[in-house]
Amino acid sequence: MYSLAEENYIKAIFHLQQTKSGAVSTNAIADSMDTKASSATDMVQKLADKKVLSYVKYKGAQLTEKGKKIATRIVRKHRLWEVFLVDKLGFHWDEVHEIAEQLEHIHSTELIKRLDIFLGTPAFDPHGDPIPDEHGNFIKTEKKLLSQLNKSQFGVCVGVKESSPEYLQYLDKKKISIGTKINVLGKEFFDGSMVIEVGRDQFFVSKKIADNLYVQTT
Amino acid sequence: MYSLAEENYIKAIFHLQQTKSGAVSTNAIADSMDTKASSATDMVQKLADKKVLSYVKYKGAQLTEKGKKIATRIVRKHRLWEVFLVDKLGFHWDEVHEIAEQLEHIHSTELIKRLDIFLGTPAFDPHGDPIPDEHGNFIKTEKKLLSQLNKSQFGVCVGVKESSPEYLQYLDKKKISIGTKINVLGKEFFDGSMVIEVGRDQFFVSKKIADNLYVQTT
DNA sequence: GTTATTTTTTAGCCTAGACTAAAAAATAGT
DNA sequence: ACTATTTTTTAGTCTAGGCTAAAAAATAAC
Repeated sequence: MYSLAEENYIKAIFHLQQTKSGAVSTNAIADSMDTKASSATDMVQKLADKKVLSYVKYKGAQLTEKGKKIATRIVRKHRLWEVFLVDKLGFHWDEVHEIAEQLEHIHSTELIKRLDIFLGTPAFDPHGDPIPDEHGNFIKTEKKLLSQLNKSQFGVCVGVKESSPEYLQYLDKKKISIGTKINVLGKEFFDGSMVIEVGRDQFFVSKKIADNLYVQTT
Repeated sequence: MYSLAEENYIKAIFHLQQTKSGAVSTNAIADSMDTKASSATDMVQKLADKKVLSYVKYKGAQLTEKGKKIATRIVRKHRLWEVFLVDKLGFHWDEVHEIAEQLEHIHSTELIKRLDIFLGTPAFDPHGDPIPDEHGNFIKTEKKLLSQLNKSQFGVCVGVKESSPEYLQYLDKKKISIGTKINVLGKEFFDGSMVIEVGRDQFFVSKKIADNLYVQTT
C-alpha cells in the first residue's frame, strides 16, 4: 500500500511522462507537485527503492511497469469518480476536479469495480479524457486541437487540454461541451485566430482558446 | 480543517461519550484508537488547544459544542456513504464499514448535500443507525435491545449494537435484517436465552445474541 | 493514614515528508 | 577548454503523530 504522498508523486510523474518523452527531472516533479526540488529528490529516491520507478542521479526518473500500473489505477479512479459526480450528483464539469482528487485515493478494488458498473462503464470522463480499463489500457482516440483545423473543416468537441475553471466557464458561456459540433468558418494565419460556428452562433476565438480544445475529426 | 488523525480521535471520543457519561479517559481513547495512552494524551492536549474538547489532567476529555459538531458531521458522512454503497452499488451491509471509514474524510459540504439528495435523504444507515441531519440533529428512536423484551412481546429489527462481520453474517443466515418482525415465544430467566419466531422459522437465541440487536416496539 | 497498585502524564526518541542552505554535477558562454 | 550559471543532490532542521520508559497523580488495600 502506498501513502497519499507517494500516490500523488506517482500520478504527477505519470502525467509528466505523457507530455515529455524520456526521464522527467526532479525539478519538473517539484514544480508540478508545488514543492521544493529537494523534497522531490527524497521521494524519488524512496520510490526507486520500492521499484516504482528507475532513477539515475542528475538524470531524472522514469516509472517502471509497476509504477505505470499504480498510476493508471489512480487515473481510472479519478475519472470514474468525476463521471459519478457529474452524471449522478449533477455537479458541473468545472467543479469536480478537487473532489475527485480526494476520492481517487480511496482504497478498495471492489468499490471501483462496482462503481464502474453502476456508471455503465463509461469510456470518457466529463472532460473528454479516456478512462483506462481495469487492466490499465486506454482507448486510443484520433483527436486534434481545434487550432489544427483549417477553414471549412469541422470537428466534434471531445475534451480540453488544460481544464482551468476559467476556461471551462468560457466554454459553457459559448455553449460548447463534449459532443458539440464546431465548424471553422475562417482562419487568420497571422495570429492563428478563427471564426467558428457553434449551433446557430458564429464567433471569434483566439489561438489561445483554439489551442486548448480537442476535437475529433471524421 | 482537521487532519485525518484529528478527525479520527474526535469521532472516537464522540462515540465513547455516547455510551459512558462524563469525561472519557485517555486510556479509553487509546484503546478504541488502537494506540498507546501517551499518544492519546498528546492528541487530547492538542485538541484542547483547538477548543474542540475540554480536558482536565488526570480527569479526561469531553467534546465541546464545536467538537460535537465536527463529530456529527463525520458520522453523517459515514452513514450517508454506507447508504450509497448498499443502495446504489449493491454492497452487502457487512462489507461497507471499512470503505465508509475512508469516505467519511472527504472534505466537501456540497458533495454531502448532493449525495444526501441523490439518496433521498435517508434517515437511517444500512445498520439501522440514525443519520444526523445537516444541523447535527439525530432522530430520536424508541429502541430497545431484543433481550429486554418478554414472552409474547414482539419488535421490529431496527439495528445492531456491535456490528462485527460475524454477527451480521449470523443475522443474514437467520434472515434477520432491518424491518424484520421478531416474536418472542419464550424466555429463560436463568441465562436470558430466548426462543423467537422470524417469518416462519422458530429458533433459539442466546443472551449474547439478544443483547446485540435493537428492536422497535409499538 | 500510610503503602501498594493502577492510571495518566512527561520526557525523549523515531519516521514520513516537508524545508533551507550548501555542495556537487551538468550545461552554457565565450 | 575554461569559467559562469543553472540544476540537482546532500546535509541538517522542523512538525505531526507515533512509540518506550520513567515520573507523578489517583485509587485501592490494608
